[in-house]
Amino acid sequence: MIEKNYQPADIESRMSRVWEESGAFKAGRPERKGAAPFSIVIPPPNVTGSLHMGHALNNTLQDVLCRFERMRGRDVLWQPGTDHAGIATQMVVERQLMERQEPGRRDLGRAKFLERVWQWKAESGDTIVNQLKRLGASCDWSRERFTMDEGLSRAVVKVFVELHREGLIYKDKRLVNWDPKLLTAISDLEVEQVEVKGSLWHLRYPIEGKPFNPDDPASFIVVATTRPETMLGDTAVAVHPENERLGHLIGQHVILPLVGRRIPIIGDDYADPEKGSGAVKITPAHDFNDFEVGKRHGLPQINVFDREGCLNLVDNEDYLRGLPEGAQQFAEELHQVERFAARKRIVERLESFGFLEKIEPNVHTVPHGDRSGVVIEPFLTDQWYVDAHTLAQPAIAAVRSGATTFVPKNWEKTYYEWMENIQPWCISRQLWWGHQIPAWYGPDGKVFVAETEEEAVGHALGYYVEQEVITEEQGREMAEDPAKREGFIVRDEDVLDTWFSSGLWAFSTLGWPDETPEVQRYYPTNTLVTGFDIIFFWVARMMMLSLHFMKEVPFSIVYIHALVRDEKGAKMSKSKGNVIDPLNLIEKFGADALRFTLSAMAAQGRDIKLAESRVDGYRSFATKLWNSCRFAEMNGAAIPAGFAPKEAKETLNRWIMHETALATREVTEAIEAYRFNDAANAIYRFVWNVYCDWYVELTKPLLMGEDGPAKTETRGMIAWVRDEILKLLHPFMPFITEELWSVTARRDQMLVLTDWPLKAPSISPEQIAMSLATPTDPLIPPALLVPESVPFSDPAAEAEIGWLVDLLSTVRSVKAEMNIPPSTLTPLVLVGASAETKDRAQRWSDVAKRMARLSEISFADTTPDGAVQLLVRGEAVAIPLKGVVDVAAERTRLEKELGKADADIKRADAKLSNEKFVANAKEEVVEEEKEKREAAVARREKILEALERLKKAS
RNA sequence: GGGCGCGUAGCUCAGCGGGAGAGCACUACCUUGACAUGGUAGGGGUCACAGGUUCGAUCCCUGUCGCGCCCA
Repeated sequence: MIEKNYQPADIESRMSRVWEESGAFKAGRPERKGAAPFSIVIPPPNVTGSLHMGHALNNTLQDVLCRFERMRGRDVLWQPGTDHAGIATQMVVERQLMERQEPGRRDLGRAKFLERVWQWKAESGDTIVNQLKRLGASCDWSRERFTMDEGLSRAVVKVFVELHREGLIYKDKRLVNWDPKLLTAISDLEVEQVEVKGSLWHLRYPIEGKPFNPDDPASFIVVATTRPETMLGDTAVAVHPENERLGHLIGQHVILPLVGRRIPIIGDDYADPEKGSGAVKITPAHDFNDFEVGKRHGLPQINVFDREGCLNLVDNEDYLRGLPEGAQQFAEELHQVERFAARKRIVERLESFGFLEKIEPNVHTVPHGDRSGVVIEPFLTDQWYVDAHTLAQPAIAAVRSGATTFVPKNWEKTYYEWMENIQPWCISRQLWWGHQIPAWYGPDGKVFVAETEEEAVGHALGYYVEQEVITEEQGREMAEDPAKREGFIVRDEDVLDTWFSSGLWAFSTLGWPDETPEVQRYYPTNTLVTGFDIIFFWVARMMMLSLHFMKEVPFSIVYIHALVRDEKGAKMSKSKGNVIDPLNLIEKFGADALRFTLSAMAAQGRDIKLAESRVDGYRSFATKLWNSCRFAEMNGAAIPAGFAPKEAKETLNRWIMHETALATREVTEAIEAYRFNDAANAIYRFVWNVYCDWYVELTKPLLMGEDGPAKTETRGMIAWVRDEILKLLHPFMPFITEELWSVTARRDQMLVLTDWPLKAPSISPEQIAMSLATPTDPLIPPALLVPESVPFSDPAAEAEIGWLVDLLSTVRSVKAEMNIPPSTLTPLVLVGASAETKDRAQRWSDVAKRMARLSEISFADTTPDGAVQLLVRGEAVAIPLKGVVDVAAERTRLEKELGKADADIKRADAKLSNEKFVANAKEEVVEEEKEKREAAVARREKILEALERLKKAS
């Protein structure tokens, strides 16, 4: 029995359990051993995360594909899991410690802290997974993985070691994006450029050998900077070599104000003569551009900050080198001053000595950490890097060759753009939570990289014995007892970027580096579904690492979907407060409604601006479906044994078969082409505007009538179409369809595992062989010789029901226009009807009377006087309403119609009399135009007649 | 500065060479036997603007204006 009301919350919680317990989502189900696999790896959500709209869209689309392919008989593996989110997780746990007023991370120490992280993971790590289940994601949850799993960690270590051995991972001292709050390096991608209103400080740097005088421009050179505090680390001033005004100064020196350092004025194109003062200070240790300039000119790199972004001057040899007397005192004064406070003090100091020329307001972009939100400090440190440039080459080639294709295609350009300009990837992070880098250092700093500590220590000790740093005996003792080698051989403290491990996701989740059957069967995966903002972070890295280690692309299709924005088009963000929580929507409207909305709006190449009203609208759709199933149930809809829908006798039933076949084809082809919106809209239209609005309505008289073969057939057909609808809709609305599937009939199996409706007759291998053996036309590939057909087509039924639908619509429309109350029954006269029309009218008389509120239907050769005349598929239909009809209103209506007909004739004439049109346009188009003209002329005649009659009547 | 994309009904969006579409909102009417979370009918758009290509442009090209995103 179907419940009276559709209650999504109730169904959804129940159905989730049923699916899970039945193992329906499991890959490798025994009965599908011989089936083609279909695999997708989930973009692993951050373990600290909770479901947002982006996840909801991303996973809905994956689920549509997975459920679709599962119903098509494939052995589907949708591989779920989460990533360990190094920084984010560490922050969450640190915050928790603080809130609970427990000892902080450093007080706890690394080992204890990591215990706490794992504890946190055990308690809260499955939040997002449970939310994905609420959305209906049909992942194989039994195979859930985590990037910090034992197996995945092994993959990470192996990859690191191999890449290192191949020289594709190396350690280097470069400027990195340093986060002074989180105290770690981050990659370029984790930096957000934020436009801020700052200032441009114009500073006077005295020229060596000339007494500084603020009023004498010849005694100094003005540099403009957005970061005056970094001047302490300046090692040059640059002007453009062709700068007419300042070029002559190249080769001279300036004395750095306040500091007293003597630094050269160099010529470099980097100094834009048009910008600022035309001269720029060069601080190689604190600016990426300056770093490059410094390298070109062999300038020293003076780092004046510490890891927290405070000035570090006392005992800073680089800073103090070559400074005059008194520098120490200045250093002590500013030592440990935080960078923004330092800015203020330095500017004040400069001003008081006349070194500040002016301050201009200046809008510029400033890098911020995407996690911490603080200003990123370019910082000179030792870090590990991946030679991304080398790895990128095969990854670029794979897309060029089409081994991997982006959908929509235009994202390939973005991919190439990034890949071709890729920078070394900084993969080390100064964190505790993550994969600790498998590198060990000896006392001289020599690095030993190996998969295990034993191996690394073995190599190291062997080396130091050989170098006679230690004796063989000492080496043996150290090898046996870790305590003995403590301090002698130490492991790199840093961990790897989380994306390093998620870059392996497509194969590490399948068990690699072990040679598992899963790797064999499910790699390469079929499709990756993700957002464009992840192309660089993840897609590119998976391409590089997968190709390198698996020698095969990780996926053949990358479907890039839109970003979900709020209804005004703004990116959703917590700070803006415009976040729509998908879980709220699920509670309010049901997961099915949310999923359907997202699918229906997922047009390619366009962002989704989500309005809640859309979700509400699709909840109504679910209700409509629900009630149509109740109707079917209440009318004894059931598929009799041996029911063959294609053998249906009733025209109405043949018509709905015809329409069902069309809808099936539309939905199937749209999903195949990743046109999720078209698929959703096609099934929506079919369910509501075809099945409910017409088919169900038209069956009512039959169902209310006496029992008989027609009624039995119709009951069967209603049930059959309902089942087809449930199947077609299942990928989009899995919960309600599964529920209705289970309560409407006794089923052999759950809907989730039921066969997808056939789009077209499947082609047997014999047929293919035949078409290959007998090529009729050498220009047409054999596959195309197979007739493109729907499994059922009945143009005659379509013509008949189509006529009926037109008749009812037209009559209703006119009655409404004539202000005839719907309760008024009116007669209907078919004028000069053909034999076919007469037959149809008789067959549908009851239905027509009921649905168009007619008293009787009769036939006549001419339109009766004083009747309203309409046209249905070229034939006249009259509603005799002597006395009831408002003559003036009817004349207005007819004149309006006449105007339309005239306009149509005129338009067609214009085209047809144009020789070029007739000559150039496609034949069908010309033909169509002629037909349109004829139809319009016929209409015009009939309307004129009607007007004539109206005149007579009045 | 470079790249990508978008301006279509009041709102949110499809369509993208041959007579402008959907959902929501709106108007009128209807408690008809699955559904008022419904039904029936209807109003509403020089498809941003200006050129060009074409027999024909909302659709292709160029430019302008407005908006968004990414990269530097």
